[in-house]
Amino acid sequence: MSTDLLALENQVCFALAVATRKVIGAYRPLLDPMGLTHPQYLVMLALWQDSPRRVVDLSRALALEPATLSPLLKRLEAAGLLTRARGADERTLDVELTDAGRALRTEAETVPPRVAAMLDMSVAELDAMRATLNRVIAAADAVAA
Amino acid sequence: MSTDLLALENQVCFALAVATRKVIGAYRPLLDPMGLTHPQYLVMLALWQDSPRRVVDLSRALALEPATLSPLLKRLEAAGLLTRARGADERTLDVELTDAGRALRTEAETVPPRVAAMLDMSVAELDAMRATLNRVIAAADAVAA
DNA sequence: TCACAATCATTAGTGTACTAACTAATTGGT
DNA sequence: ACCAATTAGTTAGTACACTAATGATTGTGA
Repeated sequence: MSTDLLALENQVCFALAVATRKVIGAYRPLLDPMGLTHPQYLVMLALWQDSPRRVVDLSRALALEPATLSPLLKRLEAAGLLTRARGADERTLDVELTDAGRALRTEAETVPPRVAAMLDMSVAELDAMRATLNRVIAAADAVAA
Repeated sequence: MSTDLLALENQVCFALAVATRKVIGAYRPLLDPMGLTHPQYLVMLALWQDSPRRVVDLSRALALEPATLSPLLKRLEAAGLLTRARGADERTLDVELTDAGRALRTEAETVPPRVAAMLDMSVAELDAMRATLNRVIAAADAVAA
């Protein structure tokens, strides 16, 4: 018996794409009150870990092209959550949290527990999934390089 | 020691988003010669399984909004891979493969094995990951409903 | 039967996300 | 000191993906 190689339900890429969209969708009601989209939330997570930092640095941390980050950062600046200023090296741009940006962290801390509750999976299961996804990321990176 | 709840590397949503982007990126060199983007490839998979079918039907199968599907289908029609025609029910649109669309399947059959080789994971591991992702999808759906 | 709700697809508007091309600044080799 | 190569960020162009609103058709209940 030949399991259909091209069947939609057999594609890991399809399961990945749908899961990502659904999970991001589940974040929406939590992030909307904070005035953030999911990619913007990830940028804020990166900055709460380390601020100020340069655009290239954020690009590497978030695995996003600088071209994607540029308009994203402008929106967050317009929202008053961060500032963008040229560094000592005039080529670089220092991205730094404002007081409002730092303050938002308190609200954000309630997000991960609520999401974990929604997904209805144990911490161990979530860790295992993250590990698998990181393996996939590494493998896909190896191909690209 | 408190593991940082808001650390980027601890977020499942981040691992999911990056893995999806990287995997789709890995498909690019395989799909480019076929003239397809990854979302277009998924639409073709759905149609190879069942054609003709209506837009709502595709929407449900692909977990995409009709509003997303509409322009996507127009591009595939412009590429000569499918036709769009009103059905017996004048509200619905029947999407049907052309000969060129059906012919493309042969080329597509070489894609999944090459991707599997890139990811460097066993069939059992890929199956397990798909199962986990489907659980996540179901959980996220349950919240939305 | 006939107003009214439900269904199907599209359009408009916003926000990613990519590649390719560009500008500006710095660095390194000669 | 100068020019080529490199580095950093932005802009332009294409393609998703979502919500909300619209238009057109069909189904339904008093």
